[in-house]
Amino acid sequence: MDKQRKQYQERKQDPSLKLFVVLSKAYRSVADLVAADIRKNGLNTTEFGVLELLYHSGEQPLQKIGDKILLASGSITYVVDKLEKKEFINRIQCAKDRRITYASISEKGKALLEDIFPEHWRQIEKITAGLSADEKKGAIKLLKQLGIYADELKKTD
Amino acid sequence: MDKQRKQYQERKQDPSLKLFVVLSKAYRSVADLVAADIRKNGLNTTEFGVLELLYHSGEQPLQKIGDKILLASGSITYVVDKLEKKEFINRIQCAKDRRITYASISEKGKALLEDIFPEHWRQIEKITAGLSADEKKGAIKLLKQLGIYADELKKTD
DNA sequence: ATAATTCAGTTCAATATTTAATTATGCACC
DNA sequence: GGTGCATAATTAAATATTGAACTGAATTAT
Repeated sequence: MDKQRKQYQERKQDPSLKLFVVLSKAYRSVADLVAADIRKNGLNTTEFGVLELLYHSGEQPLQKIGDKILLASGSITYVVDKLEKKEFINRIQCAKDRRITYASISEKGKALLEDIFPEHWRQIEKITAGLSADEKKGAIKLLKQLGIYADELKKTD
Repeated sequence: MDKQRKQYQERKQDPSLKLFVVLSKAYRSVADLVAADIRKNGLNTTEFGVLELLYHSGEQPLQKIGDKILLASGSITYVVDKLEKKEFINRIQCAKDRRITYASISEKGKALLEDIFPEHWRQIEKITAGLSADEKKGAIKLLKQLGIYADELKKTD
């Protein structure tokens, strides 16, 4: 029991384990605040993410959306249904391949995004103000490296 | 429209926005792999987190668990119910304050954790191997700073 | 002392998310 | 040109998560 507690203390110092814990906490802290901001506008983060993707990348096959937002196929149908009901996007059937459906942002969706984006940006500036501009750049580099490596693992595994 | 696309390109370069995007992606990539590893043992990440907390911090009032794992009160009841049903933890009524219920890890729970932890650790080493030990330490420092600041904001806001 | 307030935990409904099964279509190969 | 395999989207069931209302208990104020 004492031996185990000692083992535990040792492994808690392990940088890999610590990194995972700190990454999870930082993400939750930041993401919860961002989510609260987005929710003020009647959207959740997933819906916002899809809208943003369509806004800047143009219409996308539903499956591509799933790849980019990391969402299962069933979830895409669900979120696209909701956004379509709210008239922020439209489904467009592909003429060449009838299996494919595109999602396309509507004028109303564009207007919403353009309306809420400035404040959204301001909030993110505020939420991430714990780091200086240089520290942010450092963190971006490290997180990118970490994420890319993990993605590679997922593919090969 | 062109003007907006230019604006968009500009703001995408903003370190705060970029940091948020990269943080979200890195977290998802890493956390998904870790979750898959944990799920092999019949637990989800939340259950695992609660078990781990009880293992190393001893019995805890349910509310404390919610604070540490960042879980709503209703969710605590839910996850504690599940773990109790699986006999990995027990509920213990507080004698001094009858509003309070402690959760305490059982022998069976301890055995499980001790059984799966070594492999869990190995997996996290593997998943985070995109960064060197020094880079991990740098990332830990930055993420801690970011998370602490965001937590402060949440309190005052 | 009692009334009002606060607090811990539970319950319940609403919402998100995943996985597996299903449907419809396209493609390759014989 | 039909058969079988792959792919895109939908559906449905199971699971997670939250937030609000509620219950019982403790604390504070009057």
